[in-house]
Formats: sequence, C-alpha cells, structure tokens
Amino acid sequence: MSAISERRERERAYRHQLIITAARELAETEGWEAVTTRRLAERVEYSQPVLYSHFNGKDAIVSAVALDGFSELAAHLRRARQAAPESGQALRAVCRAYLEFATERPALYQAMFILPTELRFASAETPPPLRASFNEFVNCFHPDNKRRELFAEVLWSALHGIAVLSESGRIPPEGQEERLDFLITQIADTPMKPTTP
Amino acid sequence: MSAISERRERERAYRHQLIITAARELAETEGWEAVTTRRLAERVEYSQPVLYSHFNGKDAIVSAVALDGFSELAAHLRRARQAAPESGQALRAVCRAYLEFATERPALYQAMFILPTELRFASAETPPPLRASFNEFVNCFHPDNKRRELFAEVLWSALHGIAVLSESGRIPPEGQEERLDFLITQIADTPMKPTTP
DNA sequence: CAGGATGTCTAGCGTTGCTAGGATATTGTC
DNA sequence: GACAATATCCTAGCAACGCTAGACATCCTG
Repeated sequence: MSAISERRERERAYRHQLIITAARELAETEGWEAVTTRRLAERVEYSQPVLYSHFNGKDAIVSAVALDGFSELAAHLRRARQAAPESGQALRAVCRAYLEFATERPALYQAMFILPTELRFASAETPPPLRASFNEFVNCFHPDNKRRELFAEVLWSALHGIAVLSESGRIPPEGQEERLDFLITQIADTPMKPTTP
Repeated sequence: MSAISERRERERAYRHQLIITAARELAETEGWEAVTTRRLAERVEYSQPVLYSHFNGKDAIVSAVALDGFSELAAHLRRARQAAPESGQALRAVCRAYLEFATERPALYQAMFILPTELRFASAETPPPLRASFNEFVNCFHPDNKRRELFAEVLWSALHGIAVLSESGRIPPEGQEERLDFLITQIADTPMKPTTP
C-alpha cells in the first residue's frame, strides 16, 4: 500500500513536470498561441482530461511555466551579479543579464510578465523564486540604502518597459545598449541621493 | 449617384466609428475578454459579418480603439505639459499625466500597449497620434539635448513598466507617487550629463 | 418596370477551453 | 485465486470563439 502509492505519486509528479516542460517547449518553438490543450495533451501522449487532473486550467499551466522561469531568472541574475568584478559593476551586470534573459527566452518571459497569471506578487504568499529574482535587484544597492527596495522597483520597471516595448516593436530594437547605458548611469551614479529622508 | 453614394459613405463612416466606440465601451466596462464579435455585433445592432466589412478582423478593431487612445493620450500629455508653470516642471507633469491615463483607462491602455496590435511603431508609416504622444516626452527635454529621443525612450519605458507592473499587481499599487518622484529626479536632474558623446 | 449591383443576414465551419460519464485497469479483501 | 472497490484514463460532447459562404432583400440605374 505504501510503496505502491509512493510509486504512483512519483509517477504523477513526473508527469506533472512533463506537462510543464512540454508546454514550455511548445511555447518556445511556436509561441503561446500554439499551446492549446489538445496539442499539449497529444505532446505528452495523454488525453486532455489528464491535464485537468494536474492543473485547474490552462492558466495554471502557464503559471507553472512562469514559476520555473522565475527560478531560472533568479539564478541567471545571481550568476551575473556574482561574476561582476567589483560591486560597482554588479548593477550593470544584472541589468544586462535581465534584458538578455528577456530577449533570449521571449516565450518564457511572456508567461512570467504578460500573460494572465495566478501567481501572487509582492504579498505574503509570493513564491520564493519571485522574491529571489526581485532581491537580486535589491542587492545591487548598498544595504545602508534605506530606499533600495524602491530603487529596485523602479529599475525593474524600467527594464521591463524596455524589454517589452522593444520586443513588440514599439521602440526600435537597435540602440538597446545605449538605453541600458543611460538607465544605468542615471540610476546608479547617484544611488545615495535620497531627497533627505 | 453622387449625393446618394455620399450619404452612404457618410452612414458607413458613422457606423465605422460606432463599432469602435462600442468596442471601447464594452472593454472599459467588462474588460477585453468580454469583447467578442457576437456581443459587439449585438451592441451595434448589426450582424457579425458587417464587422468584417469594416475591419479585417477583431485585431483590427482593437487597433482602431488603440489609435483613438493614442490621440487622447497625446492630447492629455500636451495639456499637462502646457499647463506646467515652468518648463522644469513639464517633465513631472507629463509623467504624472501618463500614469494617470494608464490607471484611469486600463482597458484603453491595454489595447494600446499590451494586446496584439497592427499598428506600426517607430517607422515611416507610424500613425501621427503615436508620434505625437512620443513627441510629448521628447519635448520635455531641451532642444539642444542631442540625446533627447533616447531619454524619451527610456523615460517612456520606465513609465510603461511602472504602469503595467502595478496594474497587474506585480509591484504594490501603493508607493506609486514615490516611484514617480524617484524616476523624475534621476532622469531629470542630470539631463545634460551625456558620457561625452 | 426589369436587371444588376449593393448591402445585410442566416447558417455553419473549424477551433478553443473544459467536463460528464463510461470503459478499463489496478488494488485490497475474502 | 475470484470478486468488489478503487483509482485511472479516454471517448464524446458542450458552449463559445473568430470568421465566412451563400441566400435573401434592398436599392439605384437603364
């Protein structure tokens, strides 16, 4: 009884992840509009209803992909930050890594930031990977900086705006490097200039 | 022949706009997911196919709504900029007006910046209202500033990021004013500090 | 008043997310 | 080892979606 149900649970968990990665691969190769429950079911070699025994609906699957994405993003940013030669370069490294992530994995980025998601941000039940990603930005600023969270929010917003507006062609794709340069100098050069808190 | 076809054309133009405003109203009251071709047709008191005699598809209708939105946005920003007491305050006024626009007309904003659109940005055939909106940002900087377009792009990106991340709950809705303050001081205070071009 | 063009609607196609209900296989009990 | 109970999975179908073909009605022209 115990061993058997354990095995089942293991199989179930495996299939759970299988669905997630299948959805992600499909989205990355053909875009999210190609990710239908039918095609996804065919891809994992099960019928449609099994998807619904694992997830509450399609949105939940997208959210699961997004959650995986946040883990990767956090790791990606951390790697960049720690590889920076000096702490002054950390901010630039993390920002560049962020834009890199957004342009190289557009489908994943879309799931994380654009598609309707069930993930709760900026609250008590925010999943750890989301917090971890955000904290990578926070950690670019000096711990003494009382407003580093605010700085991080604005920085993140700006990066997100740049990423999404250039991806959708609303600002020209070239000159991305210049924009990044400008953003960094403006945000980073005077990080300790709070208007007398 | 002439008078009659003129009247027809007039009626047709009227109905064209009727569809657009109906779509917009429906989106603003119930969200874009409620804007289906059936409901829209019912609302304008015509059958579905007439929608397709005016627009190539649903996306084209959304784009038309978005285009109207850009006209309003441009006017809204211009009003704010011209009402600013001194030119130094123009930047802040325009930014505040932008965020105001985004939060007060979320559906319209969504059509303009998030939903798939057929509008061409940053190219030769960019519709005038889009250019006008963007230029309001450009005009916040001194004409001598060789990089004002770049500044405007980054500023716009940051504002868009703030708007969209707070709207979707990815950053807390409170503290919007603080973020705006920070952004303005960082961008505006040193607008003439190009790294020796 | 007939004939052709124009405009509009009914009906339906293929696809979507999602679900009810039955068939099938696996499990624990006698 | 046979049988009921349970868990697992699939077939079939629903309502709603964007979109379109073809029939009907209406109008202008000769």
